[in-house]
Amino acid sequence: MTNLDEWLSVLNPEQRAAVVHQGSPLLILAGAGSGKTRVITTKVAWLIKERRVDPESILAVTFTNKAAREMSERARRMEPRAERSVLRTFHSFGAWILRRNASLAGLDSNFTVYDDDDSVTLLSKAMPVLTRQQAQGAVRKIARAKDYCYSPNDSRLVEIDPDPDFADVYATYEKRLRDTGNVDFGDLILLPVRLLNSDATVRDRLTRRFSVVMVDEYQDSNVAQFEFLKAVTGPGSYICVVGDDDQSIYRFRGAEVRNILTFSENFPGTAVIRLERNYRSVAPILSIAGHVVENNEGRLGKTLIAERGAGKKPVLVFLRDQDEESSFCAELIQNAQKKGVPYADWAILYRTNAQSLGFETEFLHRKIPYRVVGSLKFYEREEIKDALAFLALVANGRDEVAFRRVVNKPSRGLGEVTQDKIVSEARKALFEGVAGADGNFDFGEKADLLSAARRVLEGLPKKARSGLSEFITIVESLRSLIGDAPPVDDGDEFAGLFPAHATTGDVPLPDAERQSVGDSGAIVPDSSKKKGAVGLAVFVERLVESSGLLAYHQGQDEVAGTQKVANLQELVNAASLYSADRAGLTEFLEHIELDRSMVEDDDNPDSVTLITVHNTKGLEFPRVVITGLESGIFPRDDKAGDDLEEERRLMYVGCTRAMDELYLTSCAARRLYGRTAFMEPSKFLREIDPSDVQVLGRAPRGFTSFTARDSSLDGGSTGGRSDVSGRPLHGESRGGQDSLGDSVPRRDFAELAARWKVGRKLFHDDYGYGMITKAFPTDSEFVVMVRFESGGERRFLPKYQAKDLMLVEEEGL
DNA sequence: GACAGTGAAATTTTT
DNA sequence: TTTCACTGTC
Repeated sequence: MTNLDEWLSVLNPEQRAAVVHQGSPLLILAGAGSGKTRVITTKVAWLIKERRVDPESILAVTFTNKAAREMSERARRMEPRAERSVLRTFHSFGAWILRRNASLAGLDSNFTVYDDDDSVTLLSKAMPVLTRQQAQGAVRKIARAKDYCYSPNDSRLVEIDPDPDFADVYATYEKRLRDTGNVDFGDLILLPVRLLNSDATVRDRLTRRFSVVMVDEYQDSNVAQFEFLKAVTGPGSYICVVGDDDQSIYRFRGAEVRNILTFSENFPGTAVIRLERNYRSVAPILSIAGHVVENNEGRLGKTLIAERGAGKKPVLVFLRDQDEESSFCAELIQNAQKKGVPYADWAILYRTNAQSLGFETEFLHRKIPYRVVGSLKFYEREEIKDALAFLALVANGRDEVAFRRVVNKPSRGLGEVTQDKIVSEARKALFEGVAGADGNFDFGEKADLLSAARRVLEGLPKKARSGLSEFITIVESLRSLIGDAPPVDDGDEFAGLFPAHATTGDVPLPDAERQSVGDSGAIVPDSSKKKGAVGLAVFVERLVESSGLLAYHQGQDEVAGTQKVANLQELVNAASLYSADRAGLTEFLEHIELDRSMVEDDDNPDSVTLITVHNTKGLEFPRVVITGLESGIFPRDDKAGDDLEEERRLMYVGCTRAMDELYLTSCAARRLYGRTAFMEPSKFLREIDPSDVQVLGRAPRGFTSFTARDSSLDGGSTGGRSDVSGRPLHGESRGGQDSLGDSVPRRDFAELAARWKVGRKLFHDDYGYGMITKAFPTDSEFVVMVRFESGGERRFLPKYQAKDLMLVEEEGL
């Protein structure tokens, strides 16, 4: 096989060194666009092919499902045996361990994962004194505590919340969560760490199984993940982490840049390889990104080299307000589109989701196709959460949150009082069960909320009684449809797969497991599962109907004109690829809980991407506009110190997404919370080398525009505000187009002539900067001649081409 | 238990 | 401006 040589030969020397490195821990500092995914996947293939490493002993973890999928696919393309390697997200890998050791970890064998909303509901029920907002805040802090591996009794909790009551809240939450048998996201890391640190057998088996451990995007790992990493590596493990400290943007979620900054200290003998050759962006883009991030202190230091060489200078545009900002973007895109640039080449980046609205309105109006990444999450919609909760309750009868969500939906006369009664009845049984157990958990079927419901049935008022027995019947018939009642204890259940206390070494996984491993968290499992196929979809369909949820949401659709039924149908479809048994159900739920990335609508593949800067990590676009570069928005003005450095890294991430063209927009005013606020340009704009950008629009003080530099040419005859409206150029170009072209009848050429005067500077998308040399009316049109800096003179009709010819406003000298 | 009305608040969020 | 949580009413 010379395949591998080919793969290696396309790598640059540093990349190749990273691939073939062995013998010590390795830290790969991979700058943006430096081909790190290629390095990781080639390394997997190389290890299997060249070093004859057993594919099953390779573990590679990433943060996003998308990245995990990509890694898995690319590795398999190079080396099919990589399918047997464990290429997963951190959380999915944690779930993988817990699923096999559920009993040891104190979990229900069919545990599901609570999202933040579920956690808030749970805590609110556990501590009714808390307002919803307080519960939300507490859940956020608990998540942070778990990021840092702090238990409720850890004295360091004060770092997260100085309030001494916080520990109690955390402890209460934990207890209640354990009672449900479920986990939250933090547990998917924390519980495996605890398990591995307390159970030498499990740990030994794991560290022996994985001789190679790799981590991608290491700069975004948190303390718990660092502990996790240490727990799964033994003396014989080869560990390799890849990351870019300049792209660490999840500090607010507990990510510790320190993990990457101090990796070499934590893993003595670490070799460091820097990948600094950037294959994505043209030089001036990297120059901007580099100059901005250079202002950070805590960094390892890297300088990207633009392998693509020179290219179009990024454009810095000053605009009046967000309306102009969105119309500027729209025009940019439409003009390019007319010249054959697909919509899909463009991405509009913003700091906060709320900013997407203006762009959506404008694009809708102009019929520019777009997709908003990250908003309206499918799995967070009410009807979907309802259906999933019902499924979760069928899977795990102790799921209090799921139970409460669906028991009275549609209304069955079962209010909070009745719900509380049932839940406390079940929890009572739980305590008794635990008390009688000898070390192991023994919940018995009494802890099941359904069975508790049956026990309290007699004491209920008539209406509640009939509603509840109806509900019980529905759930029971669904349970019998899907298969056996949940096992009381899972210890033996998984023994064959991954025995909790095996005395042997590695246990080969059965086929079914291999598939899900290779699948690395994709919603759609391997085709081999299709045999059970229609099965689970049929089940979900049945559930949606018999639960009354379908009728309920149908009613909602009718009154509100929503799409809830269609969404439910989509969920049913998604289930069609899973087997119609309990295992299939658990797998379906886990996939959905861990991978909520929306299934791409390929309705219109050619559309502009609207996206927060955070969400662009790992993506690239030929043309990028970073919007809202104003103090208070990006960065927010309360940012200082480390937080400010993180914002700066965010800016760095945004810039380095652009391949060919980068635009930066900044507004002088912005409507914020209903009022108009005057904005200052982002401080990051001042960190840019002025010679790296072309400035358009009314540049505020301190910014040198084209006009300012060449003011001698013109003597400032236009005086900076010759424009009647006083609007900066984009209002002009658009306004001119709209009002003169469409709505307003002929005003002869006076208005055009006033604006398009000899001597005025302008900027053309293709030809760059130029000056009007002639301006005159013909018998039907008003014509201007423009001489461009790049040389050459052209004739334009401003009436039609106003948007291609952006006048440069003189100001801010 | 469902609804309308009032008032305060308003990032980013891989899983 | 918009959103959502809470309050009071039927």
